[in-house]
Amino acid sequence: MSPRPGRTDVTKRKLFDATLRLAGTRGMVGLTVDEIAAEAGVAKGTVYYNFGSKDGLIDALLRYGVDLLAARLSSADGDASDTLSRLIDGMLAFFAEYPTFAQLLVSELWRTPGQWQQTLSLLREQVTSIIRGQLQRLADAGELPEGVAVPTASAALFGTVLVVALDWQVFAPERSQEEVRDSVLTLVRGLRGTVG
Amino acid sequence: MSPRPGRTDVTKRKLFDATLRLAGTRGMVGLTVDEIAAEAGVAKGTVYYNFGSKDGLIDALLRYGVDLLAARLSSADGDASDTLSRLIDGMLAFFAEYPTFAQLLVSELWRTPGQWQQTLSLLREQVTSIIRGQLQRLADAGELPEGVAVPTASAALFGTVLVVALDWQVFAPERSQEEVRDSVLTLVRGLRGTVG
DNA sequence: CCAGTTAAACTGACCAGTCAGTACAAATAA
DNA sequence: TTATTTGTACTGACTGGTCAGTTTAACTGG
Repeated sequence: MSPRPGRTDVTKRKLFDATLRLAGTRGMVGLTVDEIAAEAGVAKGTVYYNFGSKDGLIDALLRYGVDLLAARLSSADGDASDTLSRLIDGMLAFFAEYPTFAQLLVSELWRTPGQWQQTLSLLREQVTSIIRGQLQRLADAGELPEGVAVPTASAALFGTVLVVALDWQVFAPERSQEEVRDSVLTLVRGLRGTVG
Repeated sequence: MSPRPGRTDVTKRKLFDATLRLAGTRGMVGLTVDEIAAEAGVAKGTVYYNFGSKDGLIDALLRYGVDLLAARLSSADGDASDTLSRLIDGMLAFFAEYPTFAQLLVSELWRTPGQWQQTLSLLREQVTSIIRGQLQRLADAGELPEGVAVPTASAALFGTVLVVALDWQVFAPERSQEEVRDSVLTLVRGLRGTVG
């Protein structure tokens, strides 16, 4: 699709990073293009040359971030017995590495019609379908109790880990990732059909 | 202090309602005072007369909403065995009744320093402390398995129900409250130390 | 050459906040 | 009872600033 990598990829990456660096405190609305460009060490016009608009930039950023997350989750394969643990760890690690992306997701994902709603619905589907696949493997292995609807559980698990990760960063940053992961595991222990 | 009740309470209520009516689609930032005033059938100046600033209005709205939620949760008393069910039902019912308030919470609560962060921290504490109290009753009754940290579980439960409620409204509005409640119960079944 | 980038000035819409003035009810005076 | 004052609530035109997006002319590295 793209014959020459070109310099634009580097520039785009710089803009993504800069935007994530800034979006945490101020949110996506109320974040100026001038600011983003300055933070990225790039001229304002470059933003418009590469993305066409502020919306275009954010749209591309969301896709970029979700691709990263999806890559992590897909590689959570392995023994069925600790699939859940790997899945949660993968999400937590990602959200710990890109905290502002988690904030971005949570603050935009459930906005009815909102401007990036269409993109976000696609991205939500992309992520939950991976989780669904992993959970289905558990179900096939008989590791899930009766009556657990896999699609519902997937969406709930995604949302739960998302907010728990944010709560961790914002209100209890001193806790370790292991502690947090174990807390989530405890909470969803019912899924595994065992009581530890 | 105030000999006459005055009209302001009615006006404030009108502004709260109008804001909630609008905040769902556009979020809090990127929502204009002119719009809110128009929706409430009130002049722009009235907003400033009553709340001093846009921030003041939102601040007051958040407190108003959380008071309503807290009232619901506090009344979730009763038999220890279905405390969890009542708690979840109460939250779901509230979020179903004030869907935009849930969106407001989720999109603002985890913004680092953000403008209403201080208010929101207080409100989060107010709500989770109630949940904490209810869960503690369960723990005292020996209904929680060993190793469950009540404060952590409370925060996680709150976040989980919040996102599940939003997911329900945005992505699966055809499901009934009972279905959703049962899904959450299944998910957190581990907390009760029983498997069905 | 030329795709990508830069710096700077500019436009036009939009919007938070202001302020002089209106409406009206209760308190007080005549 | 009627007239006058006072305080509270509200109004909406206006201001000053901000910001997305545009335009242009010049620069740079491959």
